[in-house]
Amino acid sequence: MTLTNNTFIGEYAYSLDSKGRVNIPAKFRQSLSDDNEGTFVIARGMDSCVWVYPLIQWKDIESNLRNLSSLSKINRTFVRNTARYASPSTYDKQGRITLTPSLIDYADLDKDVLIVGMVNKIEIWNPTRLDETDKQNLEIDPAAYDELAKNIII
Amino acid sequence: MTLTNNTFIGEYAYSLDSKGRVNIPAKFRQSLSDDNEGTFVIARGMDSCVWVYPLIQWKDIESNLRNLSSLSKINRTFVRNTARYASPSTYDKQGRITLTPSLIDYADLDKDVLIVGMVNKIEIWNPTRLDETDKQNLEIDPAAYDELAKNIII
DNA sequence: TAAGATTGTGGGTAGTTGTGGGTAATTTCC
DNA sequence: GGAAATTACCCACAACTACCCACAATCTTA
Repeated sequence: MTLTNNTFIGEYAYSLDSKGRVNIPAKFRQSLSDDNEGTFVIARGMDSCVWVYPLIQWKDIESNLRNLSSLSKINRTFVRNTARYASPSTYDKQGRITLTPSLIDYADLDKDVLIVGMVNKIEIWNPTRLDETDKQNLEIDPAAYDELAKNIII
Repeated sequence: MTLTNNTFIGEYAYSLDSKGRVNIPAKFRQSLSDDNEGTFVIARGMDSCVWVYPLIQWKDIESNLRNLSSLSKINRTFVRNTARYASPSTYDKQGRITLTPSLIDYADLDKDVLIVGMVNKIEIWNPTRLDETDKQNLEIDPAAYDELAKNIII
């Protein structure tokens, strides 16, 4: 049943326990290649959610960040905001990673969380926040959206 | 007698059992190439039905999604909406895949389901919903058909 | 037409997965 | 340096899933 390595799709309703741990869905773990060493990098998402990258994927991002010259202000800001809140987290024997209080606060996470596969990364949401975001996204220009869809034969 | 690989045509009335399993018609399975590893990816259809892609077909979609940068909001939304409701499912020794409760609910599936070959993918319908959809589609603007005629020889 | 193979459907069981909590090791802070 | 707090590791258990077997209906073939 293994798809491409380090690829995540699907939605899971899991829970965040009192110690700040969330389970990584078994299907996601099975997709991880060994060179990730069971480690993810958690970071602030661009929406109000937590982004979870497999280590390998994060290393790619790091090298991209490395190439952004700090001469440009927007580059400095972007690199800072990306790197600042990122933190590695290895999953335990039960398959759970521990989130930092800062990220739990940022994504406004409660006991019930929604885990969403985003192909190259994972998102952790407060279900209510995701609903709200979905509603806001209805205002996205349909023409631009169709343009995207046109290039991908679904 | 097998047509082209990974190609599905025809209609079948099957049943969804209490465990959420549906049979993939034998003719469809015979058409699958080995590199699918007996795996499909099930997802929300654009009508109220379930779309079932052979793994190979899905990988195409996936690699397109992978190239969309999450810096852009519209990209994030598109990837999320596409990946979120998708889930891999390998068929068992009897040739059945298991649907997720979320998809069963979305397509309003009951015990009796209709399996429709859509050439590059498969659709699973509640027969009643399909009837309704058919009726609505009778009202399609003939001009739209003319437009379509430019793109396909039949 | 009869025997054999294939196909669709149902259900039981063993292993896996998600979740909670306990204890030891490590870090932090006075 | 030692107490308190935090973190990492381990165990336990209920719920679920994947796998297996069984059987009737249909199709194939000799």
